[in-house]
Amino acid sequence: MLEEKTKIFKALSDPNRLRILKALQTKVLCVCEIRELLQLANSTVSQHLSILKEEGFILEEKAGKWINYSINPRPSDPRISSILSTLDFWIGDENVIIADKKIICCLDRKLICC
Amino acid sequence: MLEEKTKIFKALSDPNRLRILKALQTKVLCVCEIRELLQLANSTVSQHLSILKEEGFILEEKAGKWINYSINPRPSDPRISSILSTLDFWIGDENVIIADKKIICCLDRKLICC
DNA sequence: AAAGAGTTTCGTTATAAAACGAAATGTTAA
DNA sequence: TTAACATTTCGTTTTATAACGAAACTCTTT
Repeated sequence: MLEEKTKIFKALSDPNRLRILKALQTKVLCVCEIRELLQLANSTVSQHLSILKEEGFILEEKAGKWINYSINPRPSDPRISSILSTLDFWIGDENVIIADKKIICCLDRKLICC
Repeated sequence: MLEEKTKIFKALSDPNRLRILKALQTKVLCVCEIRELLQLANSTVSQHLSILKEEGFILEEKAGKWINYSINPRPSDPRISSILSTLDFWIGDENVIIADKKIICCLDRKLICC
């Protein structure tokens, strides 16, 4: 079904989901860190993460109170591997730097520090 | 702007637009041929074509009464070139055969002949 | 100049997606 | 076991997308 094939593109059509992928490529993050990074409601972030997980872009792992999300190192779909290994080609290479407990990121020419 | 970068994925998130790209890779087509192929209203096809053209996937050329659409052979955006040259990788390789004046195509396991 | 064919634009409707807050669920630590 | 925190689910609202038909536009032919 071609409808099924569009899902990968749908997952990549939202700027916040692209930001999440980018951020996760620098560091494993939990929902609350991503919430701070993107300034979105918890439930909204959760929804984006479930879409990315559903498609195989990311993995989740429980760590006590937190649930850590990370880039899937071995996606079964070669298209996902391809996108993940060439993400800068598709969406550019603006910095998303996450240092220590602080998250410093440059999104759309705006520096956000949380 | 990351919002801008999502446009290429948005353009590819619709199954009918993917069918159009696939069909155009086999043959130059006018709107009315694509309409028959996809069984959509003229205005709907026109809208899809304008999105694909806007993003640089396809070109249009007037030919008398008709407007022919074709795959852009030299897109300025390398991402477009990449998608176009590896389309089967992204969406599979079901046949879309266009012979003579008849269009015979196999979409989602259904043979359509117009 | 008028008729006819192909295409686009416009206005509308229906469906899908993104966002939020509140409530529910699960986990750790007092 | 309760309190506090992290996350998800649910219900709702807003916004975006896909589709259509009718009307407008363009080009060709008579």
